[in-house]
This record gives sequence, C-alpha cells and structure tokens, in this order.
Amino acid sequence: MGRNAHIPAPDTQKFIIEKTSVLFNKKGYAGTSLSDLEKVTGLTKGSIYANFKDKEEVSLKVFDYNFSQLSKAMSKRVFEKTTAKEKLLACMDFYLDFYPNLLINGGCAIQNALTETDDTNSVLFERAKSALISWKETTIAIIKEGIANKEISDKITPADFAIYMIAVVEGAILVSRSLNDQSAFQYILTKLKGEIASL
Amino acid sequence: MGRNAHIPAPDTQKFIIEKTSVLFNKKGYAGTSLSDLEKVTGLTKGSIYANFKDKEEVSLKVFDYNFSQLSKAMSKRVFEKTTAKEKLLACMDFYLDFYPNLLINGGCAIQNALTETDDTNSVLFERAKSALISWKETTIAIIKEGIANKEISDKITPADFAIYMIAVVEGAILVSRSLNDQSAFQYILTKLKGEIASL
DNA sequence: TTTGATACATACCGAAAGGTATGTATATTT
DNA sequence: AAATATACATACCTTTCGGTATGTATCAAA
Repeated sequence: MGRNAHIPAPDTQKFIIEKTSVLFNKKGYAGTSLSDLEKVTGLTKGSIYANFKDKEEVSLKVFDYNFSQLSKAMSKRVFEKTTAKEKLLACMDFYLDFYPNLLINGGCAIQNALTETDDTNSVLFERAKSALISWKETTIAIIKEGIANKEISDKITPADFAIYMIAVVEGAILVSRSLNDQSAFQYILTKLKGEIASL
Repeated sequence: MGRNAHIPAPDTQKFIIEKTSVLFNKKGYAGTSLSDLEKVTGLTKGSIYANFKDKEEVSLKVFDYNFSQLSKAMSKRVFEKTTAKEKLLACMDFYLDFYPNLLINGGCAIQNALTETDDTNSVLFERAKSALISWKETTIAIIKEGIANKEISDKITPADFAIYMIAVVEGAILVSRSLNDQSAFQYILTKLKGEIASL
C-alpha cells in the first residue's frame, strides 16, 4: 500500500485532505470512517495518524479546505466586477455555473456541515458557523458599498438582505439537489437575480 | 429497566417512536445508536428488537412520524382558510409560530433527512424526497386553485413558485437556526409573505 | 390453578469503529 | 559506507456498533 511507498512526501497531509474532501462532504464528517479514508487515499491508518492527531483534525482541515475552495472560486468571480450590483449578481452566476460541480461534490459544504453538526459536534459546527458568518459579512460589505455609491437604495437593511440571499441560495441547493431538478435551481436564482437588479 | 416492566403494552412501538423522534432528528438517522435508543426510552435492545425488525425500520418509522406531525399541524392551519392566498400565508404563519418548536426539535425533519441521506442511505432518502414532493404538490394545488379562482395571476408557474416557496422556507430555517437568529427567520418569511400577497 | 402466550430483560456475538505501538524501507546525513 | 531520521505499513488494542438467542416475569385463557 501507499501512493509512493517509502518515498518522502511532505505534502501528504495536503494529499489526504484533497483525496478525502469529497468523501467527507458526501458521507458526513461523522459518517466517514477511517477505513473509508484508507480506501480513498490508498494509505493506511498508521500513515494517516502520522499526519494528523486524530480523525477530528482531518475532518476540520477538510472542512476548511472545502470552504476555502468555494471561497476562492467565488471571490475570483465576484471581485473582478466593479459595481456592487454586479458583484452580487456575479455571486449568483457563480452558483448557477457551479451547480453541476456542486452535484458531483455532494452539495454545499457549509450546509452539510451545519445540518450535520448543529446538535452534535460543536467544534465543527462553530467552524461552519464562522464560514457562514464570513459569507454573510462579505455580502453585507458589498451591499453597504452599493448604498454608499447610491447604487442601491438605502431603504434596505444590508444584514437582512444578505442573510436573505444566503438563505435563498442554500434553500435552492437543498431542494433542487434533492429533487434532481436543475431548472428549479435556475428559476430560483434567476428570480433572486431579478430582486438584486431592482435594488 | 422498562417503563412498565412486564405489563403488556401493545403501543410500545408508538412509545419508542415518540420517545426517539427528537433524538433521531438531532443526531441523525445513522448517528443515533441503539444505546441512545435504550437511554431515551428506558427500554433494552431486546425490547426494541421485539417491536422492530432492525434499526432502519425504527428510523424510517420515526421519519414518517416526524413528517406526519409536521404535516398534520400544517394542514390544520392551512385548510381552515378558504382562499388560496390565505392558505399560502397561513403556511408561512405556521412556520413563524412554530420556529421555537423547530429549534427544540432539531430543525426541519425533511431537511435533516435529505442532507444526511442524499449520498448514502437511499431508502430514507427516497422517503424524505417523497415528503418533499408531497409538500410541493400540495402547494402547487393551492396555487392552481388560486389561479382558477382568478385570485392569483396566471402569469406564474405553479410548480416554479411552489418550489421557490419551499426553498426559501428551508433556507431560512437553515441560516437562522445556525446563526441562532430568529429575527432573520422573521424577516425572510415576512418578505416571502409580501410576495405571496402580491401574486 | 395450571398453561401458554406476551413483553420485556439479560447475556452474548462478530464486525467495525477510532486509535496506538511497533516494525521496516527509503532518503539524508556524516 | 554506516548511522540517523523520515514516512509509511503492520499488527494489535479497546470500545462500541447492530443484532440475536435465551431467560423470565406477567398477563389472559383454560
């Protein structure tokens, strides 16, 4: 066993995280076993425990990885835009484009982590919650920027609309993924784009 | 051990379902162990397996129970209304009123089951999916009724708007529960009520 | 009052869980 | 070339998992 037996590889931790990221997101952070990790990495327990303190550390770093992947891809799309509305719309377009990818990877990592851990794993829950708050704060900042620029009406409460946007996106992911209905996803996000455009 | 040792109780199955329903919804259907079931019911494995074939049967019946509880409470509120819009709004009011209850019980049973099982447990997933479809179809029927009565504009596609409503509600539950922010829930659902009112 | 069925508890099973101690092959250092 | 450190595998541990076989107390029926 071993991906490159006995050939030093200081990036093994990264290797394990990348190889198991989808699995954790699909099977859950508690539901993914060490034998699952062995299978998907081609490594053994000894090797995994040489790179991580315990399973929890793996799952936490995998969540961080999953979130940073999403975050990076999103940021790239959003911050190449100039106006606030364009940024918010780019965020929606990002989800519309990445929907097939989302299906393959087992859905939104934040959503999965939140629903799995809200009543059980407090450590991972707090991390997922931080991710959600980070997303919310980023959105709020964009909206405030738009209001400051007179681009967006000041009748709107940035925090309220930000959390509304996130809720709609997450809800859309849940239902369309469950019903295997991409057109539903497109309808909901297009509707939300309309709301953003008329802010 | 035993809630009433050696006194026949043909409703033991119901008793187990009721006692474990919240636990399953909180810890998940895979995450809830038989020892958990023993603790919360005060019964032993022998007793549980005398009433159910296996753990899956318990979890399936618990999901059915959780869904039927929601369904019953909702139906009562919705079908005491006469017009279509009133019915849709009553559905939203139901969630607004039941939010504290939702927190206590571990969130929406359908949402929890869907996210947990979409990539793993196909039997429970199909059941949760059926619950979601049932909710969708009920909503579609109300909207169609409203369109037929000239109460709702026929420019709307019932299926699209129904799935939109469900997505928003589910998304609102996810984010507000995660952030422990009831006012966010109220904002989102009030906004949705506004949309319904102006259909 | 005895008998049989019911409804539960007790005691046990193999498998799989997370985790650890030790072994061994390679790469680096001297 | 020999010694050391690194990076992984092997083998084993305890606990808990879902599940079963058996025992026993209480009931209804005879």
